Amino acid sequence: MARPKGKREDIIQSATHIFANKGFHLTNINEIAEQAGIGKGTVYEYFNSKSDLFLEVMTYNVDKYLLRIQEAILSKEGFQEKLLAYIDTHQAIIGENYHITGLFISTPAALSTVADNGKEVMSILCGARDKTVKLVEDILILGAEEGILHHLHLDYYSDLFFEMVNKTSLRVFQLELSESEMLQEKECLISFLLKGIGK
Amino acid sequence: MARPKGKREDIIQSATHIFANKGFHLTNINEIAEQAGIGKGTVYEYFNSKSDLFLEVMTYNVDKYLLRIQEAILSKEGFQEKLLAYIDTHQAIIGENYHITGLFISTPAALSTVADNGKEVMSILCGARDKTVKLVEDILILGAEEGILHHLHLDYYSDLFFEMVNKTSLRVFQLELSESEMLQEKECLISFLLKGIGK
Amino acid sequence: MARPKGKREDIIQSATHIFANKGFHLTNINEIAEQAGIGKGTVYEYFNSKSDLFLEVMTYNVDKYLLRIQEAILSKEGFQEKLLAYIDTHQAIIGENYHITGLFISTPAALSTVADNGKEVMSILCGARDKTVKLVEDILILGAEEGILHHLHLDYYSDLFFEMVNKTSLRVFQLELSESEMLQEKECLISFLLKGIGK
Amino acid sequence: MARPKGKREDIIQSATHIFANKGFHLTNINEIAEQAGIGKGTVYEYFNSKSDLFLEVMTYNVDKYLLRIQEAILSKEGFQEKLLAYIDTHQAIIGENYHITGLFISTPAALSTVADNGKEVMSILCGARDKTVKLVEDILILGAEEGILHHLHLDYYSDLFFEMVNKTSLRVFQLELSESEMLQEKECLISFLLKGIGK
DNA sequence: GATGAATGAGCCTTCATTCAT
DNA sequence: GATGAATGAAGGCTCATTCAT
Repeated sequence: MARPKGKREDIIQSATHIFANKGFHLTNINEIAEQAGIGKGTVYEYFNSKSDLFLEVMTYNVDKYLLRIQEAILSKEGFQEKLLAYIDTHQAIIGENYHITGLFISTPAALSTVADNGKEVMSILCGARDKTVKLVEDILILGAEEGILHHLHLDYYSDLFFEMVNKTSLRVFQLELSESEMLQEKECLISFLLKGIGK
Repeated sequence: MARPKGKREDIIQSATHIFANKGFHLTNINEIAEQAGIGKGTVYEYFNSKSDLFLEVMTYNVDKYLLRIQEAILSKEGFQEKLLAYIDTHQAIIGENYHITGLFISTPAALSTVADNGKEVMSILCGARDKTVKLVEDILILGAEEGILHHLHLDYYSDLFFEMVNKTSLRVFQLELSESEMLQEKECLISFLLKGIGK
Repeated sequence: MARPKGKREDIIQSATHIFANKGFHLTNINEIAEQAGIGKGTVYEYFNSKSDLFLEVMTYNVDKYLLRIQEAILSKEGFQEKLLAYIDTHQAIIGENYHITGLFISTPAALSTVADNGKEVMSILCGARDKTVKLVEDILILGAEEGILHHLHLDYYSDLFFEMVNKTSLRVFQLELSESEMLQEKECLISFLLKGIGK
Repeated sequence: MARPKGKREDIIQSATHIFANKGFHLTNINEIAEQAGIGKGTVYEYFNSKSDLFLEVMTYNVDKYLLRIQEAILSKEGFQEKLLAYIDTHQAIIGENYHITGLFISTPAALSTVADNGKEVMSILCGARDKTVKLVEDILILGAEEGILHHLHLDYYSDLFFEMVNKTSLRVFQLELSESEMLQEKECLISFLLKGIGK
């Protein structure tokens, strides 16, 4: 929709899609160039190597994710509001980018073997995950301060909750849930968080 | 008098480790053969292609996982017992195979790009996950029947809980938790399941 | 008010040094342009191709060599004087340009494989060598006319003597000879020419 | 003529000819493989890289040269005999391999820029030249011991004489000399060595 | 005239796969 | 059945050259 401003960004966006669809090794530079409407050599005017490009693709998208999540949370006040903002924004991002989530949602061990600079890629992704979990933890702490949550082990719970939100977001698309089912699951998620599923 | 059946498994085990360490594309057949102590051509006596071998590696390990989890759950009676058996066994398997978890713990989308027969690999892994989630759901249903849990949305909650158990198991190794911290997190996990973290 | 003629020579001089250091194929146009302080495209305003530039580099330097040798010989009278002028000038040029001699001192066969227009390059270098040998022959003829040398086979001997002078000049730098050793070798060279090394 | 014994030698011989004709950079591995009647990949079963192959080509040929020269000199007794053996053998080798001499007869500086491992190549060639000059010096020393030559500066003269023999050998082919002209030049060469060209 | 972004032909190298032994 | 030498398709990357500005 948005016209990318520079050729560099064109390349990153083509690369994002193709890497996401085919993985690092099955993607070839030629295809990225074609999709970006440029020549193969031009890719190398902007990036030193395929691995470098991959790294920048990851950084670019991860930064975009983090920025948007952060803004969403900051724009709201109060535990309830911030929590919803986080859940909704995460889900929205997954929805808008479902076709490329494969690149970013994975375990460290899996990621480290994707490319030959896997270690660097891994550190970028782990860093982003850690930052997001931290944001979640801040929300939970706020909840505790508001007297809604208890204070114990919030670092662990935020780590868990990150996974839960992510899984919930993915379910929408994996199971092709309807709008109302989606809302229901969100309520269930928050209910789980607050009260568990014990009787 | 070498057992030919043994050679096939040798190859699968070598392949498991190397695929896990380096990923599908950075692994080469030669290395797998060497590690299995056989010639490169011999691999092709047992497997049609590298992709095939990968598929069988996945199947082999996934089946082993499923079998062990199933046995652990079946060997116990009652919600509480079965739940603990599941958690402990999952964690034990992760512990024993932490160096190869990267191969198996990932999202469908990510997996589909690992090999050129990614779709098949994905379906194996998704199938295994679904089966495990089903086992978890059975446990939760049992809990509901025992009056410990409520009955609502247990399909969703088992999906979530699978992630939570998995994440908790990984934390032990990622954060190098001590035995006592590990136990504490397990308690927290069950507490979360039963009561949530609301005050 | 930059003199365009100057820019052309700038390029030739940059190119001379880089070609000499790295050879034709390992040299790239970009580097030549940078060293000359101009843009890459500008090189193509003055030369049709890399091969062309190489050819002109060879011509430029070979002409400079020939001119200087010729003048040195012409400025002197008599066999002895001219011979010394030739030896000294050749050695001086080698000394001043030792870092680029690799480009020019070579056998025809070797040269023909340097660039893709190797045949042309070869003919330039062979031409220059032939002219120089001719100058040497003229000196030897003069020596014969003065009764110092005999008349036989001077074309062959001048060809040989050219190699001897060249080798002697290179030894100074290859073996890092002192000033006095250098003088001694020059005496030996002339002694060899006049009397051989027989007893 | 001689059937090469192994595939490795086939490759070295194909490579020798093509490198000699086109130089290192204009030669491509494909062509070497084709000429050797094998697939491109097979070259890499025997050599690690194009540069490695080049190095081995140089070593192989240089060793062959040295061995033959050494044997020729050793098989004779006395200054006169050994000197002639050296000259004749050198000339014979040049004759049999005239089409590849471009690879080997060159100045150190020129050689160092041929390939990207030019320094190693250079050291091989310089080493071979030094060894040959040493053999020549031994002959001259023998000549001095026999009272035919004087003793002074034989290291320098052997260096010079190596060039003279080489140049004389090349002239035969460059100028397409007849058999009798060839013999005459050899006599002139020895005469020059013993008596110079002074009257 | 000067520039340098864009280009794509070309080449080294890897490695899954085959097949003669 | 077992082997590993041989293969060639495929792809990352370089760099001489062009051309719009």
